[in-house]
Amino acid sequence: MTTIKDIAKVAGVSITTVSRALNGYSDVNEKTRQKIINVAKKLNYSPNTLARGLVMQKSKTIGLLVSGISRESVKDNFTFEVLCGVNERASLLGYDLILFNTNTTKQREKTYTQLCKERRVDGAIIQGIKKDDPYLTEVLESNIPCVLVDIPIRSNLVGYVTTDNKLGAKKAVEHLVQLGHVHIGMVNGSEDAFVSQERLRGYLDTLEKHGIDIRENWVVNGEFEEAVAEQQAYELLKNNEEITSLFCASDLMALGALKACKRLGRSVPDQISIVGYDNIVLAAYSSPQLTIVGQEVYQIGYEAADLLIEILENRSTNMERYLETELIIRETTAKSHE
Amino acid sequence: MTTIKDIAKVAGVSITTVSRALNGYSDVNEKTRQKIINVAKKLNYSPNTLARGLVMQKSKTIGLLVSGISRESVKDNFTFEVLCGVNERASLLGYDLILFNTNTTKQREKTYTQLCKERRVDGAIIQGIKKDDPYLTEVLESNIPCVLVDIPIRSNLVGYVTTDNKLGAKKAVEHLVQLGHVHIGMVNGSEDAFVSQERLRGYLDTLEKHGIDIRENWVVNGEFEEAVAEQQAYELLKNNEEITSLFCASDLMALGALKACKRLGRSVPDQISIVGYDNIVLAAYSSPQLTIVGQEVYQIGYEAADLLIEILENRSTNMERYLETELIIRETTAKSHE
DNA sequence: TTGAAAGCGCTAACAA
DNA sequence: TTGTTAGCGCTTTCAA
Repeated sequence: MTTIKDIAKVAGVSITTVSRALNGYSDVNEKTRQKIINVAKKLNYSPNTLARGLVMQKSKTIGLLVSGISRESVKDNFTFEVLCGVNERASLLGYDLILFNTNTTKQREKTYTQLCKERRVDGAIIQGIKKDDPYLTEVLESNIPCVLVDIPIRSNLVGYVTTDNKLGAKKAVEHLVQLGHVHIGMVNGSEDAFVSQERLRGYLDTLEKHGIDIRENWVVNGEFEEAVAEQQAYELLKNNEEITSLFCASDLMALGALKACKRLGRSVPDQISIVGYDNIVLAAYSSPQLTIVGQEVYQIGYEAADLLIEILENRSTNMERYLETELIIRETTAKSHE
Repeated sequence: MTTIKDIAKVAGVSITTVSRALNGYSDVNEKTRQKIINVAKKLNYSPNTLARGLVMQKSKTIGLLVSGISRESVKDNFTFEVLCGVNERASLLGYDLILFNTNTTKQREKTYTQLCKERRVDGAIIQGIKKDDPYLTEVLESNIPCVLVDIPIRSNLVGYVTTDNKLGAKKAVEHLVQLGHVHIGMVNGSEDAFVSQERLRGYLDTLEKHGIDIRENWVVNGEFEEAVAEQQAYELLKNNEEITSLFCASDLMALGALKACKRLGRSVPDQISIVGYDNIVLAAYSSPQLTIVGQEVYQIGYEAADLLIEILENRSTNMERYLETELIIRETTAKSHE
């Protein structure tokens, strides 16, 4: 493997000059630079980022911590879309991504800080962890720059990208109310997820605003999983026949609710209206197609990378970024027949 | 940031001893080791993998080159599933993953070898590149251990994981023939993809075996994209009304073909039977649900990582791994009415 | 069982 | 404009 030492020898200069020439410093004779560049090319030189990282104390890498990289999570494109967005922006700005798996027991032996420090990542992007995750406290305690996806926590080194989840939920429930629904249940995700709390807030506020009675047992938790949501929706609808519509805190869970309706013989949207949340690819392919509150997931990842790198390069201005949500009306909502 | 130097000072030993103690060498007094471990813990020490990588000449990282990490490709879970499998196996064996984006123009400035050499990855896994991709020749010329997904090329440092694509295609076409179809078209991917060539081979062989005339213009290329496939299938079916069934070289393209049938007012499977290939999540959610030849994509990624690490650690036995495919009959195929 | 010293490939003071 | 030198944090001979 060629090193700058080899180049120096062949070009007849010192390694310092080679380093300077290759890094575009101005204080090197243009002729010398050309010679060095030519030699480098001829010797097929690639800089060693490990060595560079060691001395510069930064690695030009971003750690991506995601919990959704397991066999089961393949359905949920959310994780993948975030990853695509992050990757796009990071690679454009000259950063590489290193993937940390946070859900295998193996990795769990290491703390967040250890993961980041060992690899000397310049910063991290975290997605898909819950409010009670020990990683979260670590994020705040460590002095590693970090951007959180959908968790509104900030410090001088920690920012976040999210959508206004309360508003998003409002859009969904408002839509149902406009269609004449008054008996609206909710399939929420997990009590430990920030987005769930916010979406619940939006749901409750909207009902209240319209003077609709709140029934606490009409809110169930589907753990963001299709199967759990199906079961929860099944029982909810079975035990409360007056419910005519369901607001689900994720598309995957809405898909589960759809299955529950099928099992119960309730037609969607004639008897039950369903609104999902996220805009995963599947939502447009189900039958009937899901009415949803959509977020630009790819963009979330993109912004997360952009914000993190701003922080890293001290150009950070605002540590919070909010993206828009949009109600997309498809086939699972209709007028209430009551 | 704590270093072994700090630990040495506090523990009152040399850095050599610290290094040996922490790395589990046997030639260090158990008492000394305990003391060192305690100090390390107290000082919150994390080893610097950059420094270690620099001196050991290996980084315990695997480079993952995928072309499918762009905004458009979000639908195609194939990439993501491979990634999940790779990640699972790699992290279990103590390797981290570094993601290289091969499709932004930015990254294209760098060659495959440069990418790998700069980051000093121990090996690479490549997925989603075409037969004419310059990266491919580089893979063989460079001396970087590498595992290819779905590209059967091998050398002493290059292996691959794939399925028997010819056999997979045979299963699909055989299924159609058994249903009485004799006018079978094919929506292939790209002439530059190995899998496409193999699947075409399987298609042709099966037709021949059953004495069915081969019509060359009944094979179109959908570029593995839904929209292109839709247009190609549309024209194919429109101009050749005798066609009663379509074998598509990917699920996404089968989805496109499904749309084409809708546009043409041909009902699936009554008038047209369709078979897809891959087993992406969407395939089970479309309406009607796709009959497909499925492959265990997650497993492909898993095996790729496993094989690569075997090669890296010189335990490599066989450089080729083949996984099974399986015909999954769902709703898009039915008996021919001819 | 331990330590001194060299060196992995690079950058950056500082001096010339 | 260039070179000398030190050092980033670690592993590893070699010697004690």
